[in-house]
Amino acid sequence: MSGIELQKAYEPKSVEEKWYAFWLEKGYFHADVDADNEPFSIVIPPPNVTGSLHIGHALNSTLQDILVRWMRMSRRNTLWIPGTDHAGIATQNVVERQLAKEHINRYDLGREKFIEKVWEWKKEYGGRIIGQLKRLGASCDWQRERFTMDDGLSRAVREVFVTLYEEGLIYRGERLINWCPRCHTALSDIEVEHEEEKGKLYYISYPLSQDHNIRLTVATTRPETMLGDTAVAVHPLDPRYKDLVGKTVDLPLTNRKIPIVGDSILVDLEFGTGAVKVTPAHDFNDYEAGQRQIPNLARIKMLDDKAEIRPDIPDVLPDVLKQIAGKPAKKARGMVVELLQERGYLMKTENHAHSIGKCYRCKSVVEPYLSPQWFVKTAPLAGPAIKAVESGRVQFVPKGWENTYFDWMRNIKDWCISRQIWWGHRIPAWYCDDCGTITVSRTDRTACAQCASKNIRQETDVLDTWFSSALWPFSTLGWPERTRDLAFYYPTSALVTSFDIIFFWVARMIMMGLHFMDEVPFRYVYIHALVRDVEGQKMSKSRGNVIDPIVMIDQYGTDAFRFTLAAFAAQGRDIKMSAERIEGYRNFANKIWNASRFALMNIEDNFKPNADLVNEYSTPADKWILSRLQAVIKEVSSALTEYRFNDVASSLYQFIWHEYCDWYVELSKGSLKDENHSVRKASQTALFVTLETILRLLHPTMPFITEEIWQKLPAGTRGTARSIMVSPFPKADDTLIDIESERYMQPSMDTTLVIRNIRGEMNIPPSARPEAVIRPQNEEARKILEETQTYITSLAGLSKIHIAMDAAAPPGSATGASSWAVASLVLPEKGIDINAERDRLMKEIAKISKDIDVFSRKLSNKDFVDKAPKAVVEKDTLKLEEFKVKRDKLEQSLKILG
RNA sequence: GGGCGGAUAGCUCAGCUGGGAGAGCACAGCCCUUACAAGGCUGGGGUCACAGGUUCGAUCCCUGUUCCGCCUACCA
Repeated sequence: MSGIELQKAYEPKSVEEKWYAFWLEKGYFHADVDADNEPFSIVIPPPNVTGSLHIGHALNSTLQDILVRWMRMSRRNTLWIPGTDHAGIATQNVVERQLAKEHINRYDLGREKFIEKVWEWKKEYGGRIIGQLKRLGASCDWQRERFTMDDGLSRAVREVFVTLYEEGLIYRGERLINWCPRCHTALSDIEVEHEEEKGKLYYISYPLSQDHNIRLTVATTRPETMLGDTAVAVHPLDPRYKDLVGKTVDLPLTNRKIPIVGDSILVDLEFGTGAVKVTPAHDFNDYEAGQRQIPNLARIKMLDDKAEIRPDIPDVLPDVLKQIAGKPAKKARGMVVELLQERGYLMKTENHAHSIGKCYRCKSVVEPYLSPQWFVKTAPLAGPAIKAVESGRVQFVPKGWENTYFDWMRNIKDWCISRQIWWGHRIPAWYCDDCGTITVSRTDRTACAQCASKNIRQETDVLDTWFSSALWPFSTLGWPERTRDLAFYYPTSALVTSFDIIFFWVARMIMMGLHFMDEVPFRYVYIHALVRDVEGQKMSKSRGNVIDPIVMIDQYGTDAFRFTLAAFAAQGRDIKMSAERIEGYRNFANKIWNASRFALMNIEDNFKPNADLVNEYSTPADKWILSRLQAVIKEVSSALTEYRFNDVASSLYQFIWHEYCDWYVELSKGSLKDENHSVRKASQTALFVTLETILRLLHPTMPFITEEIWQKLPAGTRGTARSIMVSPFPKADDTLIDIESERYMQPSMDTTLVIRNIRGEMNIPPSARPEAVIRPQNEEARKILEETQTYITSLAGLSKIHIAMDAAAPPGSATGASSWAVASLVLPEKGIDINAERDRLMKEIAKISKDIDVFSRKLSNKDFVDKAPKAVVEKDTLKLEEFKVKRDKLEQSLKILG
């Protein structure tokens, strides 16, 4: 007995704090360039500073931490760079909301003061998520924590912006963009979420200028925009209208005549009336059609940035204008509809479902809006980025996501990068009020580059927050400086993220990485699932179905939580999370704890395993578990290599609980008490080495409990490292793989199960110690069973065991069969219910008969015998034989029973 | 409209390259057996969505159908 004792149950809380502090203090998370060692680097997808840890972050970070801890233990120079994202619009909104409570808006404060406020906010609350990541056990190199708006990264942003501008890949122009009327800013295409909504389709008739009896009816979902129409389009081949092309209509409510044009792209013959109003300033299709047809008329501006109708539309009837001017779009719609109806232009309305674009930050309905913005010309950047994935320099896991990536990249549109908000990287462009020149510069300007006038203003727009995140893999390593870190750790090894930001982030990192570093930013992109609630719904505060990871951690412990996440990270499926699942793995943690407790109770303080793990004193069980252990090491390693986190979890769970605990710990109880010291020592060695190896295999997934136990093991059992996190990850030892021993254990294990089965069905309490008679099926089985009979005696709870090829089932016994032997359990003190036993036997016989049926039919099929692989046929033949013997024996027993 | 994924035990899901259907939870029975009741042992329960096809053999491969997700798209 050792003096080392564990408490009865695992208590996560204090353990977690203790070891995380220990790891930090020892500097184990920190990495430095070391040219002798191959690097493994990951950059964290920077969470928003506004964020608190939600379950998606927890999954994302856990998977990264598993990889990082695994690689670190595998002796790679491992770096995980953490940081946060300034999250432009999101953060600005949060601070604005906070100010609103004090009845202040940002315009009251002015730009400078407001930004100060945001920084204050960031200082106070921005670190919360980092603290939460630490509770999760994330082994990031915190000394390298970055923020997308810190000095270094801001320099990188400016360098990239100016370079792209100089290369002609950034331009400014007036285009139709998506405008969020609540956030008061432009959005990129992908920042708009489309939602199906019930709306109405309004049919409006436009009288032909030349003959008011002829009317052209158009259908629209947005009648208020008709004031900005510049044309009516019909299909050039439409027999109904083709003669009208070239004529004009009188636009209702205005004094304007607009042309009827033929446009085969815009107009679908089948839909609506076949005639479409063209409103270039309010619809992306119409914008393009306008450009095609009558570019000079394409720019009738109607809405300003408050989504109100402005009174500068040409030719609107004065009384109409008076009513509409200054009204929000929604209100204006009702009014226009009313006026159209009054004046006899509204033909009918229909219900109509169509999708509406909404702001991804605030869910307001976005408005197509014509305005001057900054754009990145993406096509030239996308080409190489597509090639990088095609050629495999970047690989997506699972591979299917590559299609999503290609699909978007091949149809990529220019990226609108300017935002009319204050929080972010201000665009480094200066407008000259004297000569009108735009100066774009790496350094702040006080004078125009063209005319040297001091009368210049910096652009007030800031950059899309995703602009800076696109640079993350190299900006965090010191770029634009050519640092040693950059040379060593770039490209990073893997990126772990979820599919919803493939476009926002992954694609753009690849483009920027290739353009500025001439190398991909990462080799592998592991795309994990989205975490949903039990009902499969996306978690959100408004639904009230959010599972707070910190609450789960408090309740079940970090390790159980992490293990759950890993176990559910099966590729290609969303994860439905629920608290009950975590509880199961909390129990698993406790199981490990107690197995360790058992092991520690069975050794001396100064225990040292045998140098040769297997020697002449090793029992079959010792050899078996060590052999199985090697297989598990291989499984876990290959699963990690292929990002199959759920397989990592399930092979460990299966092995630890159902092989190590259920079988080996029980089997070892005999030999651990053997009078022969060498026998004891051999089993202690197997018990301990297996446990210690399990802990190391498990450490990437369950860092805390493994460290806690590992530190309690006698020094002689755990090598030279001072922490499990810097001890070597297990490597399989092929010399310990012993198929013979694994097979050797089968007869006793199977027979044990048969006897337990009888006990279960006959309701024999565990305290009873019956005798058993075993009839092996062949000579080999007899030999093995005789040699391993103590295993059966102890694991099946028997008092005595009798093994003989020709033994008869004794009277008052119950019988069952494995493929090795037929076992009869004697119940002298209780006797058995003959009828019950007969039923049980018949049930078992029926079961086997079914198998026999299936197999004989299969084997009498000539095609199968001829065409199937030989091994399969042989295996099946053997099985059939075994089944038959089994059935014969059972039938004999039944006969004896009478 | 296009694309992707899913449909396997009451629930949640595994099942990698085709060869007698698995786990966890839940449920039922017997147990406080000296690591663990957050535990042990045992048991019940599935024409692997439907219809065809390929094959000696299909949960797995192919085609089609139905029902669910999700992504994407400018149907006025």
